[in-house]
Amino acid sequence: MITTSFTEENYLKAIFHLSPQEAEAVSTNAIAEALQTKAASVTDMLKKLADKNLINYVKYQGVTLTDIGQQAAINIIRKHRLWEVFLVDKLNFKWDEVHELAEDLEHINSTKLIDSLEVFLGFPKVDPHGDPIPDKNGVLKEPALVPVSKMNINQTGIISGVKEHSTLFLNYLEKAGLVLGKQVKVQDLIEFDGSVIIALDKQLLTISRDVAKNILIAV
Amino acid sequence: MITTSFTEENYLKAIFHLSPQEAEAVSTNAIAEALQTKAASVTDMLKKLADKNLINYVKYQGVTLTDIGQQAAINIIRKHRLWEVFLVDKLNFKWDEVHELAEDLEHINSTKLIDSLEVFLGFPKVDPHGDPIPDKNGVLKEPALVPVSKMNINQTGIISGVKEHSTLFLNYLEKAGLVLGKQVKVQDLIEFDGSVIIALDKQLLTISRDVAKNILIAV
DNA sequence: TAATTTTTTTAGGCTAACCTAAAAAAATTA
DNA sequence: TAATTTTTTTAGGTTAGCCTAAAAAAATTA
Ligand SMILES: [Mn+2]
Ligand SMILES: [Mn+2]
Ligand SMILES: [Mn+2]
Ligand SMILES: [Mn+2]
Repeated sequence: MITTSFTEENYLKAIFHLSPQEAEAVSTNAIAEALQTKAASVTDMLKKLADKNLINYVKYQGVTLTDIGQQAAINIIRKHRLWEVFLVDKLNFKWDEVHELAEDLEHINSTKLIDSLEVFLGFPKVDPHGDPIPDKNGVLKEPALVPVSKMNINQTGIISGVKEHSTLFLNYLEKAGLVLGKQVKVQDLIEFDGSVIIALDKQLLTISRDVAKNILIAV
Repeated sequence: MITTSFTEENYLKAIFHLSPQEAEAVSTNAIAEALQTKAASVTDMLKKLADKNLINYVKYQGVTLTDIGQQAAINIIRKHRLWEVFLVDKLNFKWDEVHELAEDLEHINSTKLIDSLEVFLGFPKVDPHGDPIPDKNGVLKEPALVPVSKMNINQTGIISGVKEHSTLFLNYLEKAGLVLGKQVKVQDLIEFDGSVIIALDKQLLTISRDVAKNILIAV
């Protein structure tokens, strides 16, 4: 078993999230932006992760995760999402209050802890933001969700996830009543600025393109 | 609010545990031994903690915690003990399996998290080893317990705490039936080697001086 | 294709937390 | 009190993770 530091784990997770379809190489700059650090620092770390066989790295050509690196990343995501469920279901946190804390808790290293937590929580399938929770074997099933921005007029669906996890965004959704489980129908699409008019609880509501891109629907 | 690193927090906690009665100065070597590090490293850190006003440090004369340092230490202990209760009560860990994990969890920084956890656990007064849990205002009441080694012949009491937290020791106690809540009576004291013969569940049991020193009794 | 811009890497430095070896101070023993 | 031992500090060095500035490579535009 390779051990990974707090920082290395954050890099692995960032690379995972930045390569939606596997084998798609992630750039140094993209990682730097995701982790709010500098490109030179990223290059340093990429060398280290490559030495540990966690990523495939060829100078100037971006990186992909190795199988080991991907399993490590998925494991961190598993911990992150289970802790989020714990905070919301057991400690009564709101869904917009858990991300930062889970960002730290995900680095606590104990298989027994996380597997026990999963049992205690009743094997949840998704986290408070609708994201799927990998099982203990590292199997992660991404549900087929589409952003509101990709829906057609008159199409109906259930809000089942969000792409953005910031407090600011989630708080806005909460206030607008756009929470997981709600049914929405696309009433109209404004071509000019990409905003969308949706029907929610029989009320009409206009959301910006930015918001529409970050709400995920099961259609 | 001063922020403290993982390492600084471990130093503060070590200093706290090493000065049973406050104002009793703790030596560089004692800290080095407690933290399994070298005296030179301790000196480095003492300078840093003194700069942050967390300890009173005079060269060659050991250290004491300042009021701020003591509050910081107690807060870490509060977190440590609440996490231990969580692991045992909610996740079904055994009392000999929680210490190392709590050693990491205690550094997660969120007042809301720890206060919510305390509510969720029902405001426990003591951790799985009988150690008292400081309240959110940092008030810590040490119960008056005596080690078995200080009891008199024929004296009776309830096992209410342990001084040593290693898996090895706790596991031994568990197997011997020496768990929290049990009544014990001192049957005989062997002066030669300090071992003690106790009555437990109407059976006689001999324990070494080392064991006797580490079991705490409410008499 | 040549020039320019953007991306990435290298070079050299910083800080936190550690280390060993040597020096200095304090405590103990003779 | 003097000599010796123990404790503590200082000096100088390492590694992880970060930084800025400069150099090199790749991509884009003319
Ligand atoms: Mn993280
Ligand atoms: Mn989430
Ligand atoms: Mn700790
Ligand atoms: Mn404990």
